[in-house]
Amino acid sequence: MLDQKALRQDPKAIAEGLARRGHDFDAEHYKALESQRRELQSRTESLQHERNERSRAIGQAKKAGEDIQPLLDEVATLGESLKAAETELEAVQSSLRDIHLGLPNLPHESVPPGEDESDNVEIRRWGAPPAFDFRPRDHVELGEALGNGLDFAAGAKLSGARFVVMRDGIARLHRALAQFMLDIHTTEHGYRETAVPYLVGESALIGTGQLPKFAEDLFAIDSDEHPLHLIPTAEVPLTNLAADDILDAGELPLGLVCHSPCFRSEAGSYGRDTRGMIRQHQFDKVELVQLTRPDDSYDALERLTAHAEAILQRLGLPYRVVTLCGGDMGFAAAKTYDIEVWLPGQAAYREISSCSNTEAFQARRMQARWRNPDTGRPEPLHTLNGSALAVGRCLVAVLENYQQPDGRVAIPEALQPYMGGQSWLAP
RNA sequence: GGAGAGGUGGCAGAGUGGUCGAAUGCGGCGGACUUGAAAUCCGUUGAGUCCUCACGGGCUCCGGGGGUUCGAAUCCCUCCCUCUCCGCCA
Repeated sequence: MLDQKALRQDPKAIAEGLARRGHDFDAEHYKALESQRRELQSRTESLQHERNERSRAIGQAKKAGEDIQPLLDEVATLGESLKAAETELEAVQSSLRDIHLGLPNLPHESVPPGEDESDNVEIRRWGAPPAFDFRPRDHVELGEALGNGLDFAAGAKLSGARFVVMRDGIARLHRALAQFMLDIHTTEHGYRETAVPYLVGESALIGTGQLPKFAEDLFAIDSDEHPLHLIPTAEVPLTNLAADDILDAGELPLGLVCHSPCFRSEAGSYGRDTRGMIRQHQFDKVELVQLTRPDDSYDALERLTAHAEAILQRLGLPYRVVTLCGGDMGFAAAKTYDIEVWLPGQAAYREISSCSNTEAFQARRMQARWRNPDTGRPEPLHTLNGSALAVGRCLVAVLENYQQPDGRVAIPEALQPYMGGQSWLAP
C-alpha cells in the first residue's frame, strides 16, 4: 500500500511515479472519490457525535428521574440518517480500499526505466562460465544418466507436469544445498532460523501483496472449512510475523531465514521452461527477510544481496547481478536486484535469486511498525526479502557447471561435508 | 469428534446497559527525596483514523462479523482462537 497522505496530497505525482513501472493510475477519478469520502466521513462522524451527545443526555436525565420521553422523540430519526450515511461512506471507503490494495509500489529513483527484461541493467559479474571441451549436457540429461536421479516422468505420474522426483545422490545434494545455505546465513550472516507454516490465510497474502490481485498464481485449499493457500514463498509467513506488531528500535534490523517448499500455479507461463526443473509447481527455497528502519533499508538491500551472492561464490558458480527496470519489477518492490547464475545447458544466465526492498509497502498493508525514538510514535518499518537461494535452480546450476565429460558431476568443496565427504556424483 | 471454561490496554486483572478508552496492580517514562542507588512519594503512560497551516477537536477500537437499544466491554446470533477432560492420531 502506498502512503495515503501522499496519495491524497498529490495523486498526480503518484500517477507519474507509477507510470515509471508501466502502471496507469487515474488520478482524477481518485481525487473525486477522495473528496466524496471526505464529505461523507465528516457528515457521518458529526451524526455519530450528535448521537453520542444525546444518548449521554438521556442517561443523565434518567438518572435524575426526569421524563425522558421528549428526548427519545427528538432522536427518533437520527438512527436512520446515521445508518444511511454510514452505508454510503462504507461503499466509498470500500472502493478506495480496492484501489489502495491494487496499486503497485512506487519505483525507487535509482530504478532504471524500461518495460521488460530486456531493459534490466547488469551491474556486476562474478566468475567465468566454465569452458568445456565437449558439448555440455543440461541437468535433465545429467540427472537421467545419474541413475534416474532426476525423474520427471515419475513426478508427472504422481502429480502431473512441473513436478519432479529426486533420488540418491541428487536428492542428497538437494538437501545438502539447503543445509549449507541455512548454516551460512545463521552462523555468518546473523539471520535467525525460522520454520513456518506452508499454508497461510488470506490476510497474510494481502499483507505481502499476493492478494487480492494475484490469486491465480497461488494454489488454494478448496475447502470452506480451511480457506488457506499454499505459500508461493516463505516471504509470506516470514514477513507477516511482524504484522500488527510495534517493534523497538533496538530490535532492528531483524533478519530471518527459512528453508521451505514454495508452491506456484505458474498460470500464464504455459509454454515457458517446460523442460527440466527450472520452473516447477513445487520447489525448495531458502529465503531471507529483513525488517529495518526506513533510513537503513537501502543499505540493507545491498547487504542482503551480498548474502545471497556469498552462497554462489562459495559454491564457485558464476553469476551476474542485474537491477530490474521499472516494468519488470514485482508488485510490492520499490527496487529489485536479480541474481542470475550461469547455466551451461542453456548457455545463459538464469534467475536464481531476487532481492527486493519493498520499503513500507508491505508494512503498511500488514501494520508492521517500529517505535521511532525521534518521534516516539509507531511508524511503518521497511521490509526486504530475497532468495538465498532457490534450491532447485541451484541444484541445476551445480549439476551443469560441475559436469565432467564422462557424465560424472563434481561436488563443490563447500558441500562435501554435507555429502558425507563424497566428492563425486557418479552413475 | 464429545463435554466444559475463557478471550478486556506492554503484562496481570476488575468491570451493575448510561461521562468506560475502561478500576487496580506490575512494568515503562518524567519528577521529588538521595552523594549515587534501592525503597518511598507525586505525575504520566494504548492504537487507528479524520478535520485543521497550527492550536486543538471529532470519530472508531474491550477476539472477528452481525443484531437489539436513544445508548453495548456489558444482552442476543454467528465465526475464530486459547485452555481443561475424554476419544482419535503423526
